[in-house]
Amino acid sequence: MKYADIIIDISHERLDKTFEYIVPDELENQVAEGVQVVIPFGQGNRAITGYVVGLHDKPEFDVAKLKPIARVMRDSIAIESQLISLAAFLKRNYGSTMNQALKTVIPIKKKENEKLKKEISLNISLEQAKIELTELLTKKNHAVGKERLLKELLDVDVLDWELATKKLQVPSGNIRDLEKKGIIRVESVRTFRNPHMHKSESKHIVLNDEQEAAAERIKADIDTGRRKTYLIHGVTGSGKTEVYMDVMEHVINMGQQVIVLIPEIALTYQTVMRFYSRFGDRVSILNSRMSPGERFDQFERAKSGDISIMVGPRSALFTPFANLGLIIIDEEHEPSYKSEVIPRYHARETAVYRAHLSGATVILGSATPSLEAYSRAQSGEYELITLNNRAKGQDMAAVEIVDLREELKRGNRSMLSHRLLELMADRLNKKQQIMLFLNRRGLMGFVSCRACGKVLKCPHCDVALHLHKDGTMKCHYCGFTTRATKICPSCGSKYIGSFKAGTQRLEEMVKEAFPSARVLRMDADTTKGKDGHEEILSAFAAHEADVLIGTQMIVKGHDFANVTLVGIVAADISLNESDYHSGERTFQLLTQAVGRAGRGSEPGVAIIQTYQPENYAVVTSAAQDYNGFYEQEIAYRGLLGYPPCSHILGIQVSSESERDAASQADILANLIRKVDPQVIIMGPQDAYIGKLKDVFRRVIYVKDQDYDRLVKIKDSIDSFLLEQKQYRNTTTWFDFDPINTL
DNA sequence: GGAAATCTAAAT
DNA sequence: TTTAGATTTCCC
Repeated sequence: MKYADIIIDISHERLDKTFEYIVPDELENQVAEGVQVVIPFGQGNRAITGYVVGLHDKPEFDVAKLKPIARVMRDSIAIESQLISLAAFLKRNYGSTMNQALKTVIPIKKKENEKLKKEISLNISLEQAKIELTELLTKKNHAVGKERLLKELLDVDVLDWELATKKLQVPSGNIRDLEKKGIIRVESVRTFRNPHMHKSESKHIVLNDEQEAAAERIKADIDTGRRKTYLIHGVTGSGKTEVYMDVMEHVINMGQQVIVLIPEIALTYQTVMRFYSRFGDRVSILNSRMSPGERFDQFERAKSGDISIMVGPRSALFTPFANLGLIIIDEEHEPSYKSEVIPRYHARETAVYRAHLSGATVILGSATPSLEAYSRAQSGEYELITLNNRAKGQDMAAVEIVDLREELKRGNRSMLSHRLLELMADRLNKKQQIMLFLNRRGLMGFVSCRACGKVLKCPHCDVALHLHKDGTMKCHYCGFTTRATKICPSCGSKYIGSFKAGTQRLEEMVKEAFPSARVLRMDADTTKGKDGHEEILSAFAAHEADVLIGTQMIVKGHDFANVTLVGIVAADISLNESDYHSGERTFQLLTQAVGRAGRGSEPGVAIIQTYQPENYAVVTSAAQDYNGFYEQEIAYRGLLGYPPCSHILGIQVSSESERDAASQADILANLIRKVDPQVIIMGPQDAYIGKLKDVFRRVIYVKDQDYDRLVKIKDSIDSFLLEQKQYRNTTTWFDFDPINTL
């Protein structure tokens, strides 16, 4: 007799432990670690799903109370025990229930109706079909549905069932009828919905010396069985991707698989094509637009050995490859690698752990490494590889800093400095292209009263409402919508209005200054459609516009050879954000933006406009001096005890009752003081957004150099909450080394 | 999370 | 004393 430890599929702290069940003899060969099963649970023996996380021969619980497993879920994929260890890692290090951790790691089977795509095709020759059709038309009361279907099938070989029934309005009875007569064929196809690509003539890419040395170094380590974590610090345009690909090929030839993580915004057609054209249909792509079912399909392909490379965002990290050899994290510094849902794991640390489990190599790449990664490289935990030169030998753009204070003194209050205008005129003359950045993320657009200063807020959330074109005001967090008012609700003044989004205002100014210039604007407003980004970017690439205005989203990925001028309109904005990442973010943004200029044959110029020209992030990014920036930033982090020098545990207590959230937060803060008097506690204080969807939120930050110490605090809070009887209406969750202000 | 068990108090 | 309602317990 075998016994199984099972995690119940209910995310609740009180059930966050394994339950032991008997494995019935007839299921013994089906039940394995990682398999999804149905078990009778509770007094009522209601059927609940669960995950097998362990198997043993001797029962550990009172045998009399053990119940047998009811059945094994159809089509459940047994995830490797490795992924269960990974889930345990997530639970321990980032705070969640085991069930939540398992769910982030295991692809969830799509719901009951397994969506097999049904396809209709002719079962007879075209000629015969034409005869059938004419025969059908001779009948007086023939089914028009059949007619439409046959006509359509004369034109296309295969027709989707959905298309036939929805668009052509063919009754399903008609289809069945024709099928019975043997005229058409209906087949259910398992679609993996992978854009099928043909491996184009793979040009053998020749690596330059620097790239070659980097790739060889990693490959040599792999060949001698040394599996490490590498940080490739390569300037923008140094061709990190070629190095990745070279190592990828090496690993694949060894019969191992590769996971490539790419930040969501960079997951564009161009990026994907680079992998397809090199590795053909061994590559699969994951993206966040995919339904859980589609994601499941991709994972199943990976498990079956159908593919060897998975390219995707954060979640692709959990691709169930049996023989994983390499994990690549491109643009390692990107904040999107940190999960915003529980467990709030960081893909970088999790990747290193997964690689450790499967004996794989990790390559992190960035032009502007995160402080976390670079400090680990400094300490020798990661191995640092530096690419100093641009792959095609272009020079870095010349950078000029414009002091906006001086500009103001000279009476120029516009967003564009004299110097920038001058250069723009020159480039427009030469028919070269210009990019203008404004790194403001939708802070504008709120409605405020110019008389009393009141800002209109959402009644359910502690955030400002945004004015929309249709004359309504909307809350971006909960979706609350109301009509825009003409008079201020607090003082009655009619001088109430909205500020235009920065990009919009900038667009107007450029058009005013250069009426004949063709301007494209890219922001949340203009990219509504699902391919909005692509359309705008490819239009710009095709030189259908002279100026591209946008937020950070235009900084990534694309190479525009004809861009010779980049203007960073307001470098300060991200500097003034009130969190410890602002310096790092500013440096990254400016560096990436500067890197956009002069990608082609013409040298580029970048203009940085700022009110703080002496700020170290501005100065070092203008000089493209990462080390200079790193030294100052790490000193600052060390001084103030911020990551990576120290670690932070963010604790959020939320409740519909403002008072309960507050008192519970106070109780927890006192508890922390009691269990570990050494750590530094900040707060409790209101969360950055103090109220969201009618739920009040308080936060506590705990700082310490020792990560494990914070984990212990999390654990003691967890066990305290389990015992505690009051304040059951509050929810508590954790965020380790939070990236965004809670 | 949810059914069953236990407790609480107010209605008969 | 009964009983609806609230609270707590326990689930392998």
